[in-house]
Amino acid sequence: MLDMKIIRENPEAVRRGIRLKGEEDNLSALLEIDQHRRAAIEEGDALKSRRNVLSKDIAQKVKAGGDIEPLKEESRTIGERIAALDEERRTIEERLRKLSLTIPNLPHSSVPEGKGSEDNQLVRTSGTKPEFDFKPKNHIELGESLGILDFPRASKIAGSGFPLYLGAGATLERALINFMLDEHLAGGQFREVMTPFVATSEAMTGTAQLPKLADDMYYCSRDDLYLIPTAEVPITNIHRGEILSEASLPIYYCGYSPCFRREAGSYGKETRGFLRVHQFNKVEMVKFVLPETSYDELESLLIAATGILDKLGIAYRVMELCTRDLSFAAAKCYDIETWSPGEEKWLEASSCSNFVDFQARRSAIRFRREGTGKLEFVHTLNGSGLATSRLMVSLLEAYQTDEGTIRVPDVLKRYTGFGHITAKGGQ
RNA sequence: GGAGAGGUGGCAGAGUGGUCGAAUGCGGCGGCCUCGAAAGCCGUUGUACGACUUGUUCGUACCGGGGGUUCGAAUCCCUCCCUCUCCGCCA
Repeated sequence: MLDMKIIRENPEAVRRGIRLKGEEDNLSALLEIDQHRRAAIEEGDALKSRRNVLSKDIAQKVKAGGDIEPLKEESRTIGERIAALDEERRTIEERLRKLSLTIPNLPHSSVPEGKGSEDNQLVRTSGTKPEFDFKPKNHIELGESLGILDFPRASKIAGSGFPLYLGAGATLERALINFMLDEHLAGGQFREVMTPFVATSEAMTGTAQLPKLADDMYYCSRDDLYLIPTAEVPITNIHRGEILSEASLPIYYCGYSPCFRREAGSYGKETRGFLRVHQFNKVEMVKFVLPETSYDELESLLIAATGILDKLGIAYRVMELCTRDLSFAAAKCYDIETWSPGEEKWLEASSCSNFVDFQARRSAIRFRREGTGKLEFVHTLNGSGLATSRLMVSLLEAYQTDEGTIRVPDVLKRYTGFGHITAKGGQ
């Protein structure tokens, strides 16, 4: 959500941002409704003021004695008009609220302009792509031949697009999650959280999954709850509606969660195996920070995420998203893509975004500035650190041997308890 | 799921129809005292929206959310949500 005052005073700048992101431009309608709203408020407030005066007069005359009927009559008449105006105002504000939720965050000035993912800019590439003296298998061939991934049986349980890890595969997945959490917690800055994996529509609106992504989420109508598509939602909502002290900032959280995505409309080859699934595991980092620090915080968030890949020895590249590829709520975003030898493609395994005050406005997360004592919105950021499904693809494929087995990266051995995955299991 | 008790300012906690944005205490802020601090004393202390004469300004709203009764609601009624206690069920 943007500041209505800024939209009013600077509609052209806002309109340009909307266009750069390729979002629907509802600005004219928004401004018009805003105008109506203020007119209704002005008239209503004046009448309420009069009614309050009348009520006080009545109270006095009740004590002192006197004819209160004329006063009551005027108040009644005003009351009817007030009720009508209040009703009008409610309707207007509901429309205004709905409309304002469709206005995206504006891209930061440093974000490259572009028309799509082809205009994203390479920031850096790190690690070396593994070389094989045999034809590398993809993760599906590896996983199924080793008996550690079973997509056919998974679909028996939940339909297509859900993961079933078995034996050493399940252990490896768990090892990866624990390794990532421990790495992030090691610096002592992040606080680990374990949140609900479902969230209300208020929470979803606060982080801006709603209204835009409603069709991409699983929804439990009976209880009016959504399955979380990312831990960003519950973690950011921890402080919804709160006023934080400046001294408490920055606040860093990190936590594991499964993520559920309907991925409506995606079918075909790019959905094979783990490339696009309805459920995956992720370790998420969320930051609440002072506004003036948020772009520095974005850089350090990126370092925290890529540090995992450095230790795992997986080749990756960092892309800065262009304006058109930015998500609805983001002002700036880096994607981290890991190399898949089997697909011979880069796979998006993490996004690190600065939302500036956009989510904080929707969620009413503020802090009191020392010195001035004024309330300001915090800036929020989040980054995957990282999502395991695509990471698992890169890991299995990069660490395969010519015998079709998997070597476990050194840093994970103390988590798995084995160093090699063969058809007989972990050894 | 059933029964009961609650939800008031940053926190605790009064307030059962009118002058209540709300006593009191704690906390916070400022001052006095002090070499300094503590204690003590004095003062002060919310948010949102709207207006313009942009002000230590004016108006409106806010006592869990929504609705109702009334000239007037923190206070009465309805409803929803949440918390607590007991019972039931249960990993």
